[in-house]
Amino acid sequence: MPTPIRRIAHLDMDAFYASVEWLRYPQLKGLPMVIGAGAARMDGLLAALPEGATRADIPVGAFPLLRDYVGRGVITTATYPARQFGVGSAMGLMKAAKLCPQAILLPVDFSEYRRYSREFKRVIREIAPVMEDRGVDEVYIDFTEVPGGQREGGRVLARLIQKSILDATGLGCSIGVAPNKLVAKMASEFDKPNGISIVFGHDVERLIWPLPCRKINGIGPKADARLQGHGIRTIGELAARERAWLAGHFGKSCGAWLHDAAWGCDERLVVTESEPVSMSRETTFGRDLHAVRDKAELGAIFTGLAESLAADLQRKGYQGKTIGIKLRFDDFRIVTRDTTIAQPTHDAATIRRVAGLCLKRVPLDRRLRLLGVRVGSLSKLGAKRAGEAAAAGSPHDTAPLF
DNA sequence: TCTGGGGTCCTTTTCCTT
DNA sequence: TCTGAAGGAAAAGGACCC
Repeated sequence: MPTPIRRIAHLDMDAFYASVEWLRYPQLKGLPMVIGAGAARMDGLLAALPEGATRADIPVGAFPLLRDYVGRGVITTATYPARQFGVGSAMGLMKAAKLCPQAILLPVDFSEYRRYSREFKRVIREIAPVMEDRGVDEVYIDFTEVPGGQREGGRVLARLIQKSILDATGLGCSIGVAPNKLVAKMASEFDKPNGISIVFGHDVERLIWPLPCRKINGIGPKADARLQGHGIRTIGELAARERAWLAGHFGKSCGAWLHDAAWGCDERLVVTESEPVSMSRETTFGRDLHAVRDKAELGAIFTGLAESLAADLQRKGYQGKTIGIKLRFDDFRIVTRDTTIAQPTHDAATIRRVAGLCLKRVPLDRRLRLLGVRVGSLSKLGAKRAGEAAAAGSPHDTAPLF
């Protein structure tokens, strides 16, 4: 029996959020549509839809339009007909409304996307149990030891998974199969939507090297700009640089990583389970708030964040001992502060109080746009039950700022 | 008229202890 | 008691990703 060749798949759902919306509202297919995030302020966006009608019967004219939206928020997803107007992900809603006022605007519905996410991952695990969760719409799968995982380089198994997901959920996906995660991730983009791309080690030069460096997972806008500053635009050009030269210009570990990535080398394993490191809650206000003038409002929001974060921790069975805040000022400058306490906690009042102390260490000279609360250094809530965990912190705190 | 929310990981800075 | 070096932990920031 020959040793199986390492085959790793990356699966990426096609237009995931939009596709889930199309399952509820098939009449919206083909229309310019954006899904916007801005949470609380978008609640009620769909309230005007006719009652009693089944969702597929709601006339297209009844849906909210981008032109009628007033307030803050960004686009999470834009469908292709909307993109033709220059609208794209991460764009402000007000700006998008100028470009494509007739686009339908739906509020992002994370709980529904998570439901579908759990379902398609369940389907995958039944077929190929070594699966790594990489967020709501993508996973890595180790095909190496799965029966049939070697046939046609993984194409047969990929096809089976694609069909099983479609049958169970109605959703399409694209899959890349390669010798490792790095290349599989790039391969899954080769043939979207509903594509399957098979890449072997000897294909790297032909299929990977012509791509821009940005296509490497881990090279973002900053690293790309730096590379371009050295005249390096494609992965092939990156591969042509000496390992030592890269180490000299980007640091030892980063340089080595860049070199390996360009040559399609990646030994990372498919990790089937992991523990969270931190949990947080944050919110952007409807308008910028002033630390003094809007003290009451800020205080209430602050408390609310601490309470929902505590509820998240308790529901998921975690406690943490590093408590921190995040502020975004009206000029978009971000500041964080955190403190480590003696005993881990998931108590709302403790989190609120320690976070309040962190806040006092920040000069609040500008108005605030966002406030966040974070708990890190998490530990799983073991046999020892909660309750006693709330007793952390020093007893002589001064009056809270909010 | 701008620019969400929830994460991870890495590097640099700061602070404390010896 | 002061000073400086060294090392580690905690804090802060930044890049990146979905």
